[in-house]
Amino acid sequence: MPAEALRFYDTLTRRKVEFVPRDPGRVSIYACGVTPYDDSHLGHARPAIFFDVVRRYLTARGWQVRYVQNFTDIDDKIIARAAKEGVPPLELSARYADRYLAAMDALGVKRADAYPKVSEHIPLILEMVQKLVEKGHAYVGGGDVYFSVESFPAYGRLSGQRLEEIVAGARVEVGEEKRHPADFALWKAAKPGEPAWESPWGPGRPGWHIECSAMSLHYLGNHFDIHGGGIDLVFPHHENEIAQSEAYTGDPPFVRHWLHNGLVTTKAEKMSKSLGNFTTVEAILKDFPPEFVRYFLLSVHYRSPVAFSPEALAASRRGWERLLLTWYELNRRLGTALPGRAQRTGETGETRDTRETRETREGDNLLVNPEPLELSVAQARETFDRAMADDWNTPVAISALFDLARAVNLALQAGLPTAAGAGATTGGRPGPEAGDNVAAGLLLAGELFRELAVDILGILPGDPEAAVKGIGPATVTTARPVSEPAPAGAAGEAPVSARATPAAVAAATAPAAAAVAESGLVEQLVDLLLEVREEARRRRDFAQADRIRNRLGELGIVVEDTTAGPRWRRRRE
RNA sequence: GGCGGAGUAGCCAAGGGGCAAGGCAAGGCUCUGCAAAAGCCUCAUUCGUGGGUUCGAGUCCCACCUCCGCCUCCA
Repeated sequence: MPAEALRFYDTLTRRKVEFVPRDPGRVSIYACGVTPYDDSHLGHARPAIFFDVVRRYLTARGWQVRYVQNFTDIDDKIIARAAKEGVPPLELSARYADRYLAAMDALGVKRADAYPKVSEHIPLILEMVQKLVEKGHAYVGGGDVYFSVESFPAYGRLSGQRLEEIVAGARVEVGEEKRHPADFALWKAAKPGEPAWESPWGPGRPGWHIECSAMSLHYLGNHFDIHGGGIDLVFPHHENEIAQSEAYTGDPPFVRHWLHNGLVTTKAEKMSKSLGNFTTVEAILKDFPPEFVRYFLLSVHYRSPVAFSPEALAASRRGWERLLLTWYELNRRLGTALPGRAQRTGETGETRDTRETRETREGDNLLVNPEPLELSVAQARETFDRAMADDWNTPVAISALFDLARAVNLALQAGLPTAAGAGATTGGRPGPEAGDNVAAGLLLAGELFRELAVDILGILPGDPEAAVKGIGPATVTTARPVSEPAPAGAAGEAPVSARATPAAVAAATAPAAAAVAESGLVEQLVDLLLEVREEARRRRDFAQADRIRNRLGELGIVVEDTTAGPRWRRRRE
């Protein structure tokens, strides 16, 4: 992939900066995870998918990425919820953490390199709090430990506010022993019955912000590259992280760059648990394929809000389907010529050959003599890379795929060799060379589709035929525990739907194995019917052919005739 | 009130000083036994409003209007 300098918007400096990693060739990222006490919704999916794409893109650029995401597995809401359900808090949060992972798996989100939990890093946190007290940045009050914002002059820099302004809006809870309204708890004394850990200040538990400082520093070291999360975390969470971390290390900056994603809204309102207006990932995956959900979320720039509604989802469905069908057709035509995993195609820029081909073409009828596919491929790659390198502009990156899809369909339509034989042109320019050229172009296009749409964005399934026909490997229905390492195959490339099929999480209750066996049978039966239909068509017995097609249609099977033979897919509602 | 962000075609959405990407929808057409799919063409003298800077402004400046986020848990 060409080395277009990578630039992105840094929340701290409020402008686009050129990204240079702390360690050459390696990128360290920490993204704030969730507080698992309920099912995940689209608002959780957005940052997960966005950072997943960031990670995959950086990897594709040749960087080695270390990605860490935390679980805040002990806090007020977890305790409250656990009390309501009558289960131990840590058991509850562990359960929902696993459910979160299952949902993200289903969305094709690659597993992070580590998922540290607060409850498993208490000593680390205690040590940090202790040191902050010793250094005079924190003080003890009635079993609580507070960070003193006045001891940290740079406080407010990330959120662009001065202390006095913050004070105006700050609320002080009754009974708190803060010296300054903006001071925040590093350690909270336990109330009777609450889970607690021993500390020099009595039994208690960590405050909300300290965990991320302790764990990110622990896993990634000081000055790590990118710290991210939803934009709603800027203040106070990330502001506080900076303060306590830099006060602790005495060696700023805690983080080199801050990266925040915009929120998902419904009816012009932020989607959130507390507002009760959320749609769970599970619910959405009942109706939509995971790759489409990614497409939907990535079709808006990451810093802008995404307005979610069933209508919005439905409206963007068709466009995605065009991409999918093109990808499907590309796979059909290329057959085994298209490797399961695209090779890095090296320098595929515009070559002298492509230029010459273009210049020497006769006539202007594009339908008969399409612009060399190689050129379109090179353009798509360049546009894609430029877009991604310029503040992760996924909408433009996706538009490059639409342009490529058009070029591919045009080439396909011009009459091209099928996978079976390279000479079988039905239209197009006469002569075997033209066919060969286009076949080569199609191969390049196929490889690029896989590289950009499947491997980096994850908006198209790795196996489009299986996806389109509703068959394929068993769905991931049970979450691997957090502690369990990701499967080996998922390390480098993540074919999104090789594992996660449309139903994914939603299908948790379905007998997966049986379903797969059945869909295999369906596939064979449909193929059989289509063979019969082809015979009928050859006899010009269109009544019979149409009957088969219509009946299949009633069963939800769409049949389409193409120059390369009939193809079918399941209809999506 | 303070801080941050947004208003671009019927809808979604890029762009961000040199005469408006992409997608959906709509209309016309081509291919096809028919259909579907695909392709071609049409679809914003105009970028919330009013001023200003400039040879030139969605793009910069000022004011105003509307909306959203944060300031409390939040992805």
